[in-house]
Amino acid sequence: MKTTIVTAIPYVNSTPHIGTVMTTLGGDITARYHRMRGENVFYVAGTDENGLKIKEAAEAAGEDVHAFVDRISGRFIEIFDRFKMKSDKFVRTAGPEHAAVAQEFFRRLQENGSIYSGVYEGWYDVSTETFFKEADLVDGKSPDGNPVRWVSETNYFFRLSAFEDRLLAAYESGAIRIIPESRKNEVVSFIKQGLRDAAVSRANPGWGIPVPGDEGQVIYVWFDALINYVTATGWPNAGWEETWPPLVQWLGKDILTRFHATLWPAMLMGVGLPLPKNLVAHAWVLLGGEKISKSKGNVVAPVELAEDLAARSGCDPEIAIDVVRYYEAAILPYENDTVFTYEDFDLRYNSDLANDLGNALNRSLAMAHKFVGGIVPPGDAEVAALDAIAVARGMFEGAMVDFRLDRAADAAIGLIRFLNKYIDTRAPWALAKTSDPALPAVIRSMLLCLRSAEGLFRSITPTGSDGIARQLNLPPLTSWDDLGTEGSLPAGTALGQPEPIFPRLDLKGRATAPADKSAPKPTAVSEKPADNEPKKTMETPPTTEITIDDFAKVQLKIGRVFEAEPLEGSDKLLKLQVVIGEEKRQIVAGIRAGYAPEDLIGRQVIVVANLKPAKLRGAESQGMLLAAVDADGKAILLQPDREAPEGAQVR
RNA sequence: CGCGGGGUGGAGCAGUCUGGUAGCUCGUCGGGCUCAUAACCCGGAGGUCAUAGGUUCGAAUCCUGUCCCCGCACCCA
Repeated sequence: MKTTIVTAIPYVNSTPHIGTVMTTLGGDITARYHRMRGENVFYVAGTDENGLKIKEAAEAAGEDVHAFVDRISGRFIEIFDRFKMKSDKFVRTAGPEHAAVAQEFFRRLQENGSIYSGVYEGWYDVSTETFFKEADLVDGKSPDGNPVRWVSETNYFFRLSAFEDRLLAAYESGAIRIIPESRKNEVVSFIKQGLRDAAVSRANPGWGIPVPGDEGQVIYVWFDALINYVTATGWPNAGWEETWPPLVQWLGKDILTRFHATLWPAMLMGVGLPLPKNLVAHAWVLLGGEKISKSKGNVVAPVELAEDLAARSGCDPEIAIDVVRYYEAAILPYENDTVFTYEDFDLRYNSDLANDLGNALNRSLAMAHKFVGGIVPPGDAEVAALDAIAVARGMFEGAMVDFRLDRAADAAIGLIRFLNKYIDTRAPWALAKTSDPALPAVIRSMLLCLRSAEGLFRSITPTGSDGIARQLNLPPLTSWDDLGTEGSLPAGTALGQPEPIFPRLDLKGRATAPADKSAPKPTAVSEKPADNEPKKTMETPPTTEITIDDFAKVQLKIGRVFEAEPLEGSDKLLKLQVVIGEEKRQIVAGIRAGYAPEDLIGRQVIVVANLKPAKLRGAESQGMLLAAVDADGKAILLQPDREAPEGAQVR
């Protein structure tokens, strides 16, 4: 039986950033650690490539969909490679292997009644693309007064509602453990609210995995994406039991509750597959600080972050990658989101890796050369050092049981902190002066701490650990059993020359002023859209020219706000009463973030007067206000340069 | 009252489940060391643990109310 570790697969309609890397890194570090423990590890990654959005993105890029998907997927693979996150199996969901597995999975669920074909019926308002129930209709028309027509569409549904009790039992019994624990409550209360059957197919847009026996439909992208984890095992072919269920699935918190903690285990129950043992849902890294939005386009590219560090510090590029790995592990957020700043990254590099770890290695080797001839002394290390190593090792192991990379990193650096204190306490230079017989044991203790740190850091910073081993002139410490043992540090070894692995950054020239008020608000770095449902409108509509006649259709008028109040039940909407000449209108506008109701009263505004009325949050809106949007998404109302005649046309 | 998370020295966090001298990293001030990457070590200053009550011999921790932040949902005409 293998130890299987899987990570959520990124959607290829996105750009790789430090958050994308973080999820996969969680899997990689876990995998490396379990390998050191001697387990037969099966580590899985992949890319999510189906869905209408991908097709649209490819078309927008003027590319063939297959070529587009290959290209973007390749970008992720490249970055995963650069970050030394080598999976044993990489699943691409647009590939034939996955399609076959997803279809078989789907078919089995159909066969046992977990997936049923349902007809989705309702009154459809074509102009607003909305469905209404019979009871919603007013005089045979939509609530907005639009004509409706009866439509019925066949879809496939997954009987998610039937799994409520079994899902709850899985969480309450601990069959599935959620990390962090606090999210378990979220999941449980979500399930207790009642689960609805999920539509798991869509009309075939010409891209995606066809529903078996019904080419007119494709499997909903989320449904097929989850199955990738099983695809990796070779299921349903013999031998899949070797690698299923996984010890842990790493993912971001946005896709825990609705997908990985409900739909996914229910799907597994549906086909009779064992459940994953642990789900780790990490929180987000937000972007803050003044430099980011301007020069970096609000995305911290992981490879560039490393390259930049290598250029500024002079460290080896491979080491720079390790630094990003260490940094991400050390700050990996579980309960709460955290904020990334370049300043914090630099500070942590300097204090943890350059000043503490790098310098400890450097000074220890220098002393070994100076005081004991550069040869590893025989005998045993001192008890204090052995104790510290045992404590660090125990803490690391405990952290990894809970998949807490931050605490694991802390345990590793903790040993180095001990070492620096130990050196000062024992002061080998003083011992050397008096030819104190304790000197060899002290030097040995220092070297054994470093040897152990090499092992502790190895799953996080493999290249950095290789560097330590090289300077100790020893083969890499790859077995957890050897970690901290006297045997891991053979007496008589001729030590290498010290050479800084993590050269210190000079931060004096850098601006460290805190971000001022104009600094951009932290922006969420999301893995992929929580819901890959195709949107009805395109994100960035192509610029098309319109004629003056088209423009003339829009009737803009000067109005004046005479009443404004927050709209109940919404945090963004304001309900305004506006006079436009003789006419009085109620307009609901999403400008609450930028304006207090009292600021608006008496103000002249520009109103789209002939917009079809709509109902927002229960209140009718008879028009809209013209406004620009600032960087925070707050509205900036347009206003006449000077008082304009009431009700005047705007042209 | 839509769901959930959070508010702990200047910054970032741990501690809260299992009440008992408030801890860590960074920054800052002072000292030490001289092996080392202007690094390392020690010490100081700095906290009414958001707030108001309650339970208790004792509350950051348990209970209740309030304020404020942040996600999700809704929505942004």
